[in-house]
Amino acid sequence: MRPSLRETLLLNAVTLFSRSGYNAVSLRDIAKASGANVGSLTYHFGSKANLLREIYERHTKPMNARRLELLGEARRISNPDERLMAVLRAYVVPAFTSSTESDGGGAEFTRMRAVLSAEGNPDARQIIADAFDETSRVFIGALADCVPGAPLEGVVWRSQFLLGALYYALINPERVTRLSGGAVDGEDRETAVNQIVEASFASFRSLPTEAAAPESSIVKGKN
Amino acid sequence: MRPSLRETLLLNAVTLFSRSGYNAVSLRDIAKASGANVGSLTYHFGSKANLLREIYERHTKPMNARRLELLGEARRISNPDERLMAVLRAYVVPAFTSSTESDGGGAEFTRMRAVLSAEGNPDARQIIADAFDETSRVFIGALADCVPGAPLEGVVWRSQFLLGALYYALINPERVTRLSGGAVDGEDRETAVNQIVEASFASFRSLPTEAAAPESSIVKGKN
DNA sequence: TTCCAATTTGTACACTTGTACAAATTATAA
DNA sequence: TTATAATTTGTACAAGTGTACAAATTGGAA
Repeated sequence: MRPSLRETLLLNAVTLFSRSGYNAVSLRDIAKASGANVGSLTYHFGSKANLLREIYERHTKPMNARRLELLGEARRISNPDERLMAVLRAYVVPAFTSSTESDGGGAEFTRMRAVLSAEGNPDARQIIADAFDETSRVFIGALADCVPGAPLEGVVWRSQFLLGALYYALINPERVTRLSGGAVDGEDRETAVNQIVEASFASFRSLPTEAAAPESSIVKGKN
Repeated sequence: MRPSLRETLLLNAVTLFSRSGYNAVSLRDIAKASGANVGSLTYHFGSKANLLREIYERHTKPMNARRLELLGEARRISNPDERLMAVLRAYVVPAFTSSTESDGGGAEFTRMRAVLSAEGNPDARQIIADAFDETSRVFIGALADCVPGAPLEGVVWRSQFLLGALYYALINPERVTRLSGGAVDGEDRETAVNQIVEASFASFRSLPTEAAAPESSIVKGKN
């Protein structure tokens, strides 16, 4: 069956926001893309800020639920390296893949998050913090468990880099294609996920742990 | 001596753009922050897009020059690991530190770049590509030299992640503070630089090289 | 069918935007 | 000083913004 106008509006809003940010997209742009009138947006969502809030509510819960589900599976792995790998995948994969039937898709929503977080829109910033901080905290704990004895500072920063890498891979995939002279396809999300997970895995593994003592080397952790 | 109005306008523009993006900042905002009139912006820069172009011209050359200078020094290091570390620092450090006397500072300009690249402003996108792709390409080459035999795909993606991590560290430093419960200071840029370089170092080192064969395991640390 | 509520449209409002340009001001040189 | 150029201001304009709301349309139950 045909999706309701409400659905269409939400979908197109995500697409447009993820492409150009929150400020640059007008309600009329969204209406036009949906073949509808501006008034319908006020009718369904009341205000632009509230439209954004609805988008978050629509995607946040399924995505975080899927993450925590995968995290639960990962936690049952006893080998720390394999577990670390699984935890990272549990965090990354749901951000790149569709959360439910045919909502805008996890990747598009995540890309929108990335763009809005960069724009620093106060509304968005608060909504993002509310929706994701708890999940992020849980994951940081799980990651720390995979590298026992590693300094918290290193774990937190690396999880920050993980999110940054994730965001930027979605925001600017064509840069990968361009810089590789076309040899690498930045839009290939499966590869992107694998590369992010592998690179992140290495960055966490490099932290000094209680098992393998730091013993100098070029990289000195933090003394 | 007091800076000219032109300088003041450029400086405040960087600050405001880096905080809220290109679209959300009006010329009147910039004028007000500078204690001047809107007209002065049209007079000095002609248009908003051209103001942006001037900002880039002002910062791009010194920053890339400094990067290439440090890269030259790094290249003389024979030990591949030490060299890799130095190459990474050569890329990251100038992005975080003031390029000349008292221009907005490298970090603020880099943050602005991050925000604009996320906004996907067409003007900005083109300017960024022109200004930084060549430098990025040179660095990718230098990085590849530090991990001989590593697949190009891995090198390119990791350099993409490096930039993403860099950007996000500047865009959202308070997230680090928040998620660590105040234990880690996200605004501490010296630490941020060190953490980015260390994490990136590990991610590049984990690539399979001709020297040390891949030989199974989930992924090799640095051994 | 008829009736009523839900939805969609059209339009108007006050406000902000980038840009243009004449007038006023300030700096500089003769 | 005076004259000439370089700035800075003030203001006006058309276009676009989010929001409000009456009118038109549609959908479903009686």
